[in-house]
Amino acid sequence: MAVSIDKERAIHKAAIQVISEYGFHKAKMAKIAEVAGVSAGSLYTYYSDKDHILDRIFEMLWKKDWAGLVPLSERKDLSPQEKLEGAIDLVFDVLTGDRNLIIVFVNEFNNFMKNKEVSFSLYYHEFLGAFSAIIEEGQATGVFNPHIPANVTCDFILGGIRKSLYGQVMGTLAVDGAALRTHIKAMIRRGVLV
Amino acid sequence: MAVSIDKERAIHKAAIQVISEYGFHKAKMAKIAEVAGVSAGSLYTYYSDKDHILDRIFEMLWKKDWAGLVPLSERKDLSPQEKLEGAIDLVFDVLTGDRNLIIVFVNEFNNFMKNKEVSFSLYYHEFLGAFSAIIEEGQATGVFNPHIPANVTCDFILGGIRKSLYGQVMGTLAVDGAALRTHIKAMIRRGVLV
Amino acid sequence: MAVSIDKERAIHKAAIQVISEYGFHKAKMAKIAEVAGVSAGSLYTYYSDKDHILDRIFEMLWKKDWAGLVPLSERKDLSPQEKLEGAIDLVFDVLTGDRNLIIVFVNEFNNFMKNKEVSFSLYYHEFLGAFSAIIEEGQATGVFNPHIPANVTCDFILGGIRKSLYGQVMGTLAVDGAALRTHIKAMIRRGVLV
Amino acid sequence: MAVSIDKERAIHKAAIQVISEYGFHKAKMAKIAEVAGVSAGSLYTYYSDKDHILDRIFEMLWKKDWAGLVPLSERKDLSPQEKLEGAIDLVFDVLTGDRNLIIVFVNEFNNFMKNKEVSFSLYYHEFLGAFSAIIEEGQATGVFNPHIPANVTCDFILGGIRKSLYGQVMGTLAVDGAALRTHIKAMIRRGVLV
DNA sequence: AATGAATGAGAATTCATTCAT
DNA sequence: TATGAATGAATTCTCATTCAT
Repeated sequence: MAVSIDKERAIHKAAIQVISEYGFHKAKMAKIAEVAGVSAGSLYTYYSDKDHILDRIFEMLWKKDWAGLVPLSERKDLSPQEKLEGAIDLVFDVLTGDRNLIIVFVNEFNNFMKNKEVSFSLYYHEFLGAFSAIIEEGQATGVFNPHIPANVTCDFILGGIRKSLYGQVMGTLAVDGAALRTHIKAMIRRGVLV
Repeated sequence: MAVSIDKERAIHKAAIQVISEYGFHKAKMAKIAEVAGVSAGSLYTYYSDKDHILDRIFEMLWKKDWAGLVPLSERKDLSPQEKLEGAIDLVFDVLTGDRNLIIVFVNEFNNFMKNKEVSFSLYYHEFLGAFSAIIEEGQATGVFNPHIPANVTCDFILGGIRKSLYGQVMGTLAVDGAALRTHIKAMIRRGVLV
Repeated sequence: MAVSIDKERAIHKAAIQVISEYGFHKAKMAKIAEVAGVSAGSLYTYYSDKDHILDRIFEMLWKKDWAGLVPLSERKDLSPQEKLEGAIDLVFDVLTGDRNLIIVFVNEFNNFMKNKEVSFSLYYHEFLGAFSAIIEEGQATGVFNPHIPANVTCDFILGGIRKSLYGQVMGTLAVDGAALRTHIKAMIRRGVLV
Repeated sequence: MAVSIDKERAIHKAAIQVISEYGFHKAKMAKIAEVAGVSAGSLYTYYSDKDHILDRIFEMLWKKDWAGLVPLSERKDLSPQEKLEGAIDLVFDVLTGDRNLIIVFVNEFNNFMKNKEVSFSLYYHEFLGAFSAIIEEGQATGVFNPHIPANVTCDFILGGIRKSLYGQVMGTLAVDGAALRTHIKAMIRRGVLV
């Protein structure tokens, strides 16, 4: 019998759940296996080691972001402003609906990237590049503030979204996902001033 | 000889350095001791356990934020807009100049808060309350956008600052701290649109 | 493969040997593992911690004593004197033949019971109760000295047996087990006087 | 200033208390120092190491027993029976009134003797020899049972006393010290039979 | 002599990973 | 492929002892 896609998915899902609850370093392989309904040994049929599991989680995430954003950024039929809104929608779409994934992403991503070879580098950097390109296009066409470096804008927007989403799933922000998305778009467009 | 403040500071500083480099869970007590120039056993004269070291790091951080922001938020002689700028300056002031502290804060804070009793809860929540109060005051007086919930605004701003600072110290944003601060203030005020 | 009874027994036996030689606190887990022929980590497949190993040693001991004495004490076909002799035989039977077990029991039991939750409380107390009941029955039927409280008699007899057995296995008493048993029964029956 | 006898006594007393409560291996030097009202470092002015403290505790105990029993055993004006009663009184006198000392003695003595050089060997063995001599004298003069080896009798009696005293101080025997002494003497003389 | 902060060797325990079945 | 018992390297924390003051 070949390796089972179902089993791999079960492990993937279980890992997101367990890591979101305990954090990566306190998430035990045995617990992930238990939640996935497989034996501890079976994890190693599908993943080479613990890092590999988290690597795949982020790879899927960035692959989706990348697959959505790169073509979007290159479209000729949309204004920079429409592209930016689309980019924001994309980030929300990829994360919304999986509370555990948000938690894993917010809590583990930076640390995981820091001293490691990761498989999703390309997706990640191309996503960031496409996001910057949208800002730069807007600056070039005179609709976005030209005085703020594009990658500062990117980081600020993405950091703001990340923390807001985290606040929402942790229950410290009493808004639903749709409302949050609207508020954040407004914020990004116009800032706090009326 | 009484316990030495110098030694406690040395451990505190060494811990920030080692944790920023390896992440909390891979930061070995022995390494922290080595960098601090004390024996491994001595760590336990100053801190009850490994968690305690990180707890104190965050406690000092939030204490400073709290000590700066709470009185600021209550001043009668400043406009909400001035207070908000002051709050942003404060966050920058507390973090700027300690690259390692920024890294520790960004990478470890959420995870550390998640399933643990922490000593700095009060400072943390009062800081957030004061930040929200500033936004609410601005909304009440008609200068800030009243349609975005104050705590969404807070989270978005703080998340944006956090990630931008991280980008700066990690070298992915080619701006200095002062410029970053200016850019971010502009962004918060007016958003991306010209 | 399921957990192995053989391996558990090997650890149990090794622990008795190592603890008898070094005392509980100087008996290293690594040494127990080595003697048992398993890895240090394997100890924790069978026992939750070091205390647990000793707890099980005593549990088995008292379970045997209890299983032998409680029914004996309730028999209608035996005189109190016969029951007492049976009780003494039982204690000897359970301990005789395992020199190391005697040493562990004599040297570690009191200390272990002192400030800890133990799993064998029931067996232990029911054993003592049955022993006392035999004495009381003898006092009620006029064959045992009624002026000495039953539990004083119990403690004295059990303490005497314990120390004598210890002396024997340590080589300070030049008698074999069978002779020791006979002598002690005589002593208990009639005291030192002729 | 010379070393202080008072301080040594304070440490001695504190050690008995702390060891009786926690057991020797869990009794911390720092705790003994605290109870004694001296610094941890000062313990080493009076004792070479932790073992030394316990060694001295037992040394004093056996010195008293020895000082009382050896001359008693050699007296010509007393019958063996009187000497035996005197020996029992002696053991009680030395231990009675110091609950903690009883606990330390019962719980730590065997283990401590086992693999160590001790300073009180002479006192200990001469005490046992004198005790045996009394029994042998009684056997020779026809008042004590000649069929039981003298050192078996010794061990049995001393073990019985030890455990009974322990039971009394631990509260499992509801008798006072004086009553216990009387009961045990009766038991030793005549056994359990009426 | 007294202090108590500093030391560092030592040990229990954990858990990712392996491998015999 | 699947299993899960076995492994053993790794690491935190303890505490008797030392020694500068």
